[in-house]
This record gives sequence, C-alpha cells and structure tokens, in this order.
Amino acid sequence: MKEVTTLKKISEILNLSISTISRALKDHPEISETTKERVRQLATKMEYVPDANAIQLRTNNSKIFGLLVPSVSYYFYDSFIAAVEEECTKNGYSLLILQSGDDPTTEINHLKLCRQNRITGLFVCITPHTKDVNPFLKLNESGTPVIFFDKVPSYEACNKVCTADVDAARISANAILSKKKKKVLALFGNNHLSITKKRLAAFTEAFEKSKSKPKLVICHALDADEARNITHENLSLKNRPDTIFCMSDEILSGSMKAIQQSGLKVPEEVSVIAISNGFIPKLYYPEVTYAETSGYKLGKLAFTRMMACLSGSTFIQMLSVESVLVEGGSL
Amino acid sequence: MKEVTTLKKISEILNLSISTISRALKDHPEISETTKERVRQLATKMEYVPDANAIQLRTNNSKIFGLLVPSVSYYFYDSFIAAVEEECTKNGYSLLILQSGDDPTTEINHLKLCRQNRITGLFVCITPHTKDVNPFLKLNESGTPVIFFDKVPSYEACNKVCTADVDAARISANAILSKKKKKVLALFGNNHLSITKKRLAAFTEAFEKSKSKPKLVICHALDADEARNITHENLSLKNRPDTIFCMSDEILSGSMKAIQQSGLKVPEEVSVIAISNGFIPKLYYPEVTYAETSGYKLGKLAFTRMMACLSGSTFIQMLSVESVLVEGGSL
DNA sequence: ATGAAAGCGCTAACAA
DNA sequence: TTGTTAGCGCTTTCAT
Repeated sequence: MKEVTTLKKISEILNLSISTISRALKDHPEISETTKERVRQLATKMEYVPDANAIQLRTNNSKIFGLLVPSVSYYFYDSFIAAVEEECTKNGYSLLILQSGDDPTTEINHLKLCRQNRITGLFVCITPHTKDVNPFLKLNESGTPVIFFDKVPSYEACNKVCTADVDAARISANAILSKKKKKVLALFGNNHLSITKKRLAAFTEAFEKSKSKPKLVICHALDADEARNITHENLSLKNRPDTIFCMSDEILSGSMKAIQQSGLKVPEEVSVIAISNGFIPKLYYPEVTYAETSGYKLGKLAFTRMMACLSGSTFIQMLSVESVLVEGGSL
Repeated sequence: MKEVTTLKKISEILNLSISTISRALKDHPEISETTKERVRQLATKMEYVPDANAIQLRTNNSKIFGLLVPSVSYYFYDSFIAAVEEECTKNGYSLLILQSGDDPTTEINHLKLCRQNRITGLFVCITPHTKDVNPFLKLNESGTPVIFFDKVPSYEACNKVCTADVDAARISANAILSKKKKKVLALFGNNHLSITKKRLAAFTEAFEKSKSKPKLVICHALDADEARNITHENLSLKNRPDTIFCMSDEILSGSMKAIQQSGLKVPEEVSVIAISNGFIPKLYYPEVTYAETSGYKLGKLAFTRMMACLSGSTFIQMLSVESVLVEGGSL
C-alpha cells in the first residue's frame, strides 16, 4: 500500500551506492555533475522525499518545535500561534501544537509527547493550575530550550516572554485620567492570576499618582457573563460610571453586551477602554480604544528568543513587547 | 548536553539485553515479573521516553496527523483545530499544524513537509487559488488518507466533510420568511467561491418557493469593511431594509458596525440573521440569531472519517454536519 | 525467560 | 569520484 521512495530504491535503479545518492542529492562537491543530474532527475520522477524520522534519528536534530497552549481557539493564542508558525516555516521548522485545556495532567502528558518526538525546543503557556514547573525546567536544562510565554512561572531563572502588562495598564489608566472622567468602573479578571495582579497594581498606581482623582470602582469577573452582569448593575445606578475599563478581551466582550443593552451612547454617555489583542475592539461602533498586547508580536519575540537559545545564548531573561494605545473612538 | 535515556543505557546498567528491556516495558508475557519490575523502576527513575522517530522508522507507523489550513487565527478554523486536536490526544496521535496563508506555493511546500514527516493522514482546507489538487489525491491513493474540509475540491472521488451550506442558507431564509418581513438585505461574500454560490442559490431558492415575497436585495462584499459600507448605504435609504442577512462571520462583523452606527434598534427597527460558527453573534446585545455551521462539530466529523479511512473504509463520500437555528433575539 | 541479530532510512568517517 | 561500513533507537524473528 504505502510505497515510498528511499535512497536505497534509487541506488538500485541507478546502480550506485546509497551514499552516492545521498551526496548527489545534497549537491556534495565530490560528486560528478553528470551523476548528480541523473540522480536528481530520477529522484524528482520518483517523488523522493527524505524521511524526517530517519534524519532525526541519525543526526539527532529534529527540526520540530513544540507549542503547548491552554486552547488554540482563544482570543490571544491563535495570533501567537500564527506568528510562531510563520517563523517556523520561514526557518525550516515544523510545529507540534498541543492544547492543555487548562488541565495540568494533560499538560504533563503533552510534555511527554514532546519529549517522545525529540522536539528541538518548546513554547509553553502554563495553565493557571500548574503547580510544578520543574519538568519544564528540567527539559530546558537537558538542552531543549523552553520559552514560557504569556502565563509564565514566577521562578526567575527561565526564559520568559510576556505582554507588557504593567505598561498596558498604565497606558489605559493615563488615557482615562487625561480625559477628566468622574467615575470609572474598572473590570479585572481572576485575582489569583499574576496577570490580573500586575495589571491591577499598575492601574491603581497610575490613579494614585495623578492629581485629578476620579472615583474608581474595582470589580473582578471570572468570565464574560459576570463582566456583563457587573456592568449592567453599575450602569443602572443613579450615579453610573462615565467610563469602563476592561482588562481583557473576554471581559470586554461581556461588558460591551451590557453597554449595548443599556442603550447608552458611546462615548458621549459612557466611555470604554480595554487591554486587548485588537480583534474584539474592532467589532464595535465606535471601535473600542485599547492598549495593545499583541499575541502576534509576542509570537515573533518568542521565536527570536528561541533561536537565540539554540545559538547558545544562555542568558536567561524576561522579555516583553511594548504596549501602545490604539485610538478607537470609545473614550 | 542533550542526554536522553535509551533502551541501551538501561540494558547496560541492568546487565540485560536491549530486547529484554523493550519487552519488559511493553509488559510482554514472556518476561518474568521480577525483571519487569526492575526495568520499570529504572526506566521511571531515568525518565525513559521512547523515541517516536525510531519507532516510526522501525514500525512504519507514525501516529502523527497533518493539518493544513489557510490560517489558524480565523473565525472558523480555530474551533475546527481545537476539535481535531482533542480527538488526536484522545486517540494517541499528534498534530502537525501548518498554515498556507492562502498561498498555493506554501501549500505545496507544506504538503511536502507532511510527507517528510511520514504523517498517518492529512486534514486539508485548500486555498481558493489551488488549481491542482492532484498532489493531495496522490497522497491519498498511496495510502495516506486525505480528508478535505470546508473548502473542498469539486472532484468527486475524495473524502470531503463540509458545513451544511445549503441547509444553513435555507434555514436562515425560512426564519426570515416566517417573520413576514418587507425588505431584506442579503449580504454574500466573494462570488467566485463555491461556498458563496451554494449559499446564495439555496437562499434565493427558499425565497422563490415562498408565498410571501419580501423584497430581496442581494449584495456581495469581499470583506468586513465592504459589508459595513453596503449596510450603511442601505440603512440610509428612505425605504431601508427591515432585515439584514449575513452569509458569514466576517460579513456579519462589518454589517453590525454599520447597524450600531445607525443607532437603529435591533430587532425592532432592523432585524439581523447570519450563518455563523457562533462566536461573533454572541458578542452583541441582543445576541444575533444564526444558522450554525460549527467548526468544532466539523472537526469531530473529520476525525471520525479519518479513523474510518484508517480502518480500511475506502468508501469515499461527502459528509456534512447539519445546521441548526440558534435563536439570539435579533430577528 | 532471555539474547542475538537484522533492519527501518539516513549520514558520515574512512577506504579505495 | 564512488563505495563500504557503522550506527542512530527501536522492534521482532529466530535462536538458546
């Protein structure tokens, strides 16, 4: 059934040794031009494709990266993946993509799968419930670079690339402060996550530093529905907020539903600003103003870091892509 | 640097042959329980992980599927991918994900990459510009099942799984017709794509069959912005449409912007209905009513078909997931 | 119950 | 310029 062309088959037809075929195909200088040509022609005709498994086995060089995310279909990761995949293709690598589903057991199984496939390096966004990052650190120490991205462990000595949480939160806060708002509803996510803590701290700090002090109401929502409910309640108050800040796309999507439901005019009656990857904010009219945390850019950065590690850079560091304010018209 | 545990290393330490180790680890009946236990213990301690490449080389069974899409970060594909990846994990397979970027050259390169990796089977959504599907058909004939999904070639004798385009369009049309609307603006995509043709044909056919005949305005938009402009123009007319149909998520996202801009009340002043994967419609208030074409369900179906092919089912067919109407409140 | 040996497809050092 | 050989890690047939 499955008949594939191998060097051996070509060599038998051409009455040459396997190594000659191998060399001819890699344009080795010691092979005569005539032989090369004959080999190339037949190889093309027989649709020869080298066996990546055999090459890996022989050379111990796999040309495959692993990528472990909670889910591929989630606001941010898809653009991260797109960026990494682009770079992989550009650099002759393949990508083994695995979803943890936010389950630490699956995560560890997937890690094993990566090891089985003898991947060259691993990009990983750990789940919020991952307690033990040692298996990842071990892999890194044993010579397979591990780049943590987005949700990274607090452990110092590892490669981390993150969105500029502090920057993005500060930019958002300052954008609000510059507009002389009276009352701000700030919606944050799960308070156990470091990303929430960082954004919250930077956001409140900016408010405290400022001279003008709008009233600030801080709430936490675990998902879009909760964000929607909280927004709905607040917009129903007699002194409703004139500005809503959402720390993530998920929260923004919930909050926007409540805003649309309220019938209030954006930005005349209520302003909106978010931290986002950019896709969700552009779905509304007016487009939502946001501090960008680009998954795509982060993916490019992660790849660059990976290549540096492979070239021997052992300098371990925390890198981040800077955030910029993208004006939409909602503030 | 990269030190990995192999059967050989274990065998040397235990003073046993490699084959004994191999057998012990697979719980072969002819190995004594004591030996098995010793081997298992050491293997665990040394973190032995079998080399997938060596196994593939030896057994000619790779346990890797290829997945080729235009882009991972696009409305529909991410959920398809999520479904396929879930099933892969459940069944002990890995997934090699590749993006064509809608470029046929990249597509062909990626196909080669899949062959290099000796994948077990391939899921592929061809680009709109793919003229020659022969390389895929050849792969299929040579024993590696190829499942086309979503954008499938018109060629008959191959495995295809699709969303129920005709169903979804008919369901949408009938939902509109049952509401006694007066004037419908129907927005379709690129008219060169078979998906557009199918949906358009089924949609108009349903209208023609019906007794009540609302005025029907059909437009084509190549992207979200164009959909937005067309919607904007139509809503500015003196006799504006009371209903807008969008054949895809991309078109819906553009159209919704214009609707929000108009300030018209949904569904009181203007109704909306779309064909969608479900994510975008749920971002608005009220949620948009849509005929579901689920990427996730399609992924599950594609995987089932793949497994059937691997079990020897050579019965080649076109499968599709049925569409259902999901009521949002916008109609 | 265990071992020896061949071989999957490929590369590379060494020979000729 | 080309061929021979060994070996990457593993499975499996055939001994013992």
